[in-house]
Amino acid sequence: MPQRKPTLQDVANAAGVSTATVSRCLNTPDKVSPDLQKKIRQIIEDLGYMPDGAARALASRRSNTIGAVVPTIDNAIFSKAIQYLQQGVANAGYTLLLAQSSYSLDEELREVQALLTRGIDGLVLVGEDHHPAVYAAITQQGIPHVNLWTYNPYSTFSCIGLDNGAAGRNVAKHLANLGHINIGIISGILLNNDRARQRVNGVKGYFKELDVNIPESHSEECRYSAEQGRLAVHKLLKRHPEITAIICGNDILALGALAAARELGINIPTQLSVTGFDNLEILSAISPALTTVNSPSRRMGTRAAEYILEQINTNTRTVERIELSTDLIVRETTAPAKPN
Amino acid sequence: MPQRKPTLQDVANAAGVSTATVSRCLNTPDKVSPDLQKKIRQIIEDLGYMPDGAARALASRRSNTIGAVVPTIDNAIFSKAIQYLQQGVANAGYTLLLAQSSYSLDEELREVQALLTRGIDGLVLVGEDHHPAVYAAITQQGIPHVNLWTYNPYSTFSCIGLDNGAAGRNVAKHLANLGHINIGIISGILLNNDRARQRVNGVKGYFKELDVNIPESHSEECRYSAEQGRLAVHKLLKRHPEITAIICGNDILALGALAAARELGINIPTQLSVTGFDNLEILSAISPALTTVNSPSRRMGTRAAEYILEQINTNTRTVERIELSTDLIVRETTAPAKPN
DNA sequence: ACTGCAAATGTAAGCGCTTTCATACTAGTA
DNA sequence: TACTAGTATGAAAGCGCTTACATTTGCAGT
Repeated sequence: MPQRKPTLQDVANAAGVSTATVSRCLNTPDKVSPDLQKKIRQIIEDLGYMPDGAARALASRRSNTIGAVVPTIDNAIFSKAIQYLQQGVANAGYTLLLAQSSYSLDEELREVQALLTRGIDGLVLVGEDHHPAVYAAITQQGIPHVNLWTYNPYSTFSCIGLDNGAAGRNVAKHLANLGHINIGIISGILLNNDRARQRVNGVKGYFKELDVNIPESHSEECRYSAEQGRLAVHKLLKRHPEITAIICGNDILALGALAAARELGINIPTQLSVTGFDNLEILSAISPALTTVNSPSRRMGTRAAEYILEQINTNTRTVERIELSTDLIVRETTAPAKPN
Repeated sequence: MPQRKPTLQDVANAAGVSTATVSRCLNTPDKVSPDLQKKIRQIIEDLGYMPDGAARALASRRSNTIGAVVPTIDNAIFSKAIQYLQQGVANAGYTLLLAQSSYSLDEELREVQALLTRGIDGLVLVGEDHHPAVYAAITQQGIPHVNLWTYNPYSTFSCIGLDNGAAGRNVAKHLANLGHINIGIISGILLNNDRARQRVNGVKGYFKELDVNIPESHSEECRYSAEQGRLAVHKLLKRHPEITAIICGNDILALGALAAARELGINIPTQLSVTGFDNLEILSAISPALTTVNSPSRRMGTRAAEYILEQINTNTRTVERIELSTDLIVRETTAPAKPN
């Protein structure tokens, strides 16, 4: 047998109708008489016909795909958002094209270009630090786009996220109220990561208002891994044994911090308070339970899907800035500062 | 200005050449004279021309995309594999289309069909339990395909994975050597999950050889979440307080088990041994450190990318069955059975 | 000077679908 | 009966690109 994949034409021939009718049967069924429709569907079934997405996209100028570029998928916080984003767009018949930037703007640019070439109908990015060419390309192509994980009321582009600065301030406030003055900060790499920067700035800003200065040497910047967090805490405490509280850029780093404390024989939270960020579900079962800030990953993914789909369907390009709330979740790793 | 996106034709006109030449310049540069090439590239740059992927796919019958369907992306074990798969194919100029099946075969079928419609050049699935229509469609389309996380020397389809049964046996052996006889099993949902089933069968098979029977009531099946694992352990121990070791289907469930033990005041590992599966990186820092089996996620993703790309490039359809090794990682949650 | 061949470029036929416009019917209305 | 307004279908023109094939050109070999 020829084994050539059946095309619309084959279906049309078999049904004794034109390709236009078959196409309508697939796309606008109410414009085809019910019995003809049934007949055509049967033939499609028999032939095992599957529409060719490329041809469809070319002719209709819509690809029914939306693209997303995240720093890494290997972080529950992003994968959770992606999960819901994928579900949201899949429900509307869209497919998700996924790419990773590995926290590099150049890499992100490359991926965005690849996605645009693929004709995505919408684009989801993380953060607002992007290569200028990324913004230029998005604008030129005129496709819907949204930045996640960031909320900036003055942004030129749509965003859905949390106020990272305010979240940082909240953590700072909590620790300040517990009497902590000697604060250590373990952050992720701050370059090109507006979220992390804003959180740190929030923390420092709050303490500055209290006239508490957090010197540079009280901060460590490292990749997001438990191991890196562990090492950073060792360095930090060696340099500044007077530190009574360590604010970590995310839960993974905090996990490393807890491990370091264990190794050093430091009791948490009586001798040292530790905070995380993200409220990773997987860590809900560890002991001591981590004080952290929840990251609305799920809502972000869902809202992003809604926003993009709405922009596509209404064919509008309105800028929306959606702030999602976060909560400080106080658990067992923070306590009043030990009297010095 | 017209604001119409520039096409190949526009570039050709501006350069005073035919579209064929521009196309060659992009796809087979060595067939175009160097100076003409430079000129064309300049014009492409100036015009901001981006090739249209759909048109390209339609004309060339290659989409340069490969699809993957995983049960869920929200599990580090899968997201890690996806991460490396994505990187592998991206390096070769391919884009990853990602979908989730939520552990449902019907859902998986739907996603596979959507991907095939999009004209993927290769497909990556997880496990070997798939809807018959999935296998039928793959075979009919004749695209490269591989099942991950499973190794079956007699499989009709390519697979890259571990021998789940053997891994299960290894865990069983470890516990048996420690003198455990009263074994509890907390597994994920076994329906449509060959990996989980094989692991459980491996465990049971090994004990059966020792004439140790693990009754049905010693097993609990639940969704993969720490909370579900915690509840399952409570149920299990209430029913069978004589259990001295609990084998968990993955690390997340094991985490829940540890939490349950803590709540019940049961010491790990002196009173109860617990094992996980996957060796999640994020859990490397918890205490007590979990005894588990490592899952070669990273290698799986990388190898899958290599295999698919190779099949595409050589245009062959050979079946390969690649077994990746796993290791039992004995840490702090297993110890000799307490004397009864 | 002439032939032959390889390299560089052009010509044009699609790839499989959507969609506009035209056409053929079917009723309903006066 | 003639006319109108839908409604269901068909004809055919692309969508933007790739690629087989044709053509042109330059140059080595004789």
